[in-house]
Amino acid sequence: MHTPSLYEVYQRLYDAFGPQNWWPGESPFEVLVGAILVQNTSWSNVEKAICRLREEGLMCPQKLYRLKDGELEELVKPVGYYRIKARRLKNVLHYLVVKHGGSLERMFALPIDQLRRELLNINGVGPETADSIILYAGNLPTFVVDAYTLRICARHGWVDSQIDYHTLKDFFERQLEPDVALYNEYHALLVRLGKDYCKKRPRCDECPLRCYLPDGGPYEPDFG
DNA sequence: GACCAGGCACATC
DNA sequence: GATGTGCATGGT
Repeated sequence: MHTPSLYEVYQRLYDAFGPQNWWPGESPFEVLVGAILVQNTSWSNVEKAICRLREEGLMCPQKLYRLKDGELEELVKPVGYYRIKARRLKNVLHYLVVKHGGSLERMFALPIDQLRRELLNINGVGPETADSIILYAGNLPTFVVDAYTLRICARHGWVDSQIDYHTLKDFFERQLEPDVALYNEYHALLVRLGKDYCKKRPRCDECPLRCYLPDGGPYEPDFG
């Protein structure tokens, strides 16, 4: 066993899974909406809600912003946590409409660090959601990490399992060039690996990264 | 019928 | 500063 470079890991994942075509969505605005709705939820649930919004012709910042809270809640119900997510989405829409006139283009013209701070300032937008919006809706280079990323890195012994979001994000950004296409695919591939092989009960014997496991197999305890 | 999913805010110690 | 809990639907 040796500690692989993150480029080496990427190559293995890409060879194993191919391009993941993230983020599913027809427009940057849809990606932004999806980023809120997908919090701690499977994407299949989000698809239903997105389709409803599309069918109602509401995939537009101003229209969605003006929608009554109760109506928005009903439309996004399939995602679960629908009341709190409707409110979080409204918070983001308020920021977008009031601060940027509803223009994603204007919003993404901000320097990344400033945009990130402003997004994090919105109630309901945490670090992963902010980075997902910036990378997948804005096509700007910020690395997204999530629970799968932590599990995979910690099980291989690359990072401590108690590492916080920003330090894990930094772990990737310090080793990789700030390339939007690379960051996009890398995060998607890690999620794919996580879903297929690295859930709470891992399937390390069949995993494409098996050769990188530390001696004695994956670290325990488990990482929820 | 458990268990889990592409988090986050808030309460409590 | 760390740890625990509520939020809720839908798929396996």
